Amino acid sequence: MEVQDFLELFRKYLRTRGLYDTRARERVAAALFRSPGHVDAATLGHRLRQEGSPAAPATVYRTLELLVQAGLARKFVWNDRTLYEAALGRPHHEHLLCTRCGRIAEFHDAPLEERIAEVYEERGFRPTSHQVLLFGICPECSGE
Amino acid sequence: MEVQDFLELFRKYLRTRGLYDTRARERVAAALFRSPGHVDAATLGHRLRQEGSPAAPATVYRTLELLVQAGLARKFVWNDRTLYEAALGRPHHEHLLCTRCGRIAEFHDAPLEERIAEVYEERGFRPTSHQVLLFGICPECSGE
DNA sequence: GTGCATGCAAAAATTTTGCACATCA
DNA sequence: TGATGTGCAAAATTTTTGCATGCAC
Repeated sequence: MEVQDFLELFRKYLRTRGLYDTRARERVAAALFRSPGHVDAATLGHRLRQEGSPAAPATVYRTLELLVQAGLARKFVWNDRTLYEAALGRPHHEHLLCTRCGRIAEFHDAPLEERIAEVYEERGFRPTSHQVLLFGICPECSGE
Repeated sequence: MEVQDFLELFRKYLRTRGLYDTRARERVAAALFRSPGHVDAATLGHRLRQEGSPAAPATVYRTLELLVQAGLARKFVWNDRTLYEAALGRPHHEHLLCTRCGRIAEFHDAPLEERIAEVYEERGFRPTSHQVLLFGICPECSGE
């Protein structure tokens, strides 16, 4: 999926809600989608500044929140860090976090997802989203 | 498991590390263990104040961190809230969170845990801890 | 033109840190 | 007694909010 397609979806979301399609919002959205992996709000703001298209922290936060609500971004918190990642064009995945080096690895596991779906059903919860965080020591760190 | 047993373990942890067994630490530890479910640092501080055994915020944070390191407490973050819970005498469990009413339900699912263990193995990570957060609408909220 | 969004700065909320004094072993 | 912990207050973070101005529709 291209940045343009992503932006188009964001525009559509804004339109259907009567919200404005502004430059600041497009910049923040584009910056997020161009970011591989995860970013926090401060880093995103920093990148925008470097690109010569700064956005106020408040705007970054407000836009990221919009993107999450639109289903175009995911938000997750680890170790006091609030991270965002683009949610489209990237398959759903969970995270493996190395507590020694801080590396974050992604993985997808079908049986795990299936079991999660079953848990939802058994408990009578209607699923909206979920997140699995596996903390451990990565091969590199435990091998040395 | 009784509060006293829990405290004894904490004392042992402190002793083996050459740390002091102080009143403030005992109070915070006892308050955490007496708390059903989850508490945040501010709430814990509030309870201590009500009991007439106040502890400074800094002390609450420092002690909770010790308890986590000792394996006597678990820490998890949800929706910008940092929560702590006693980790002993309570079986390991995951969380189901209702995004409508804010209720937090606990569950344990053996097949899910097994699959998680397999994921660790497949990726070569040495497990330390994990957390599964399932967001959704609880039966009460979706039924009405 | 009207209304929503932005940017700024101030505020809020949360957690950490420095340091003098108190406490523990 | 000497090392470690506590409390306080200040600081550092991180995120939110109020409000005047600026854009989008």
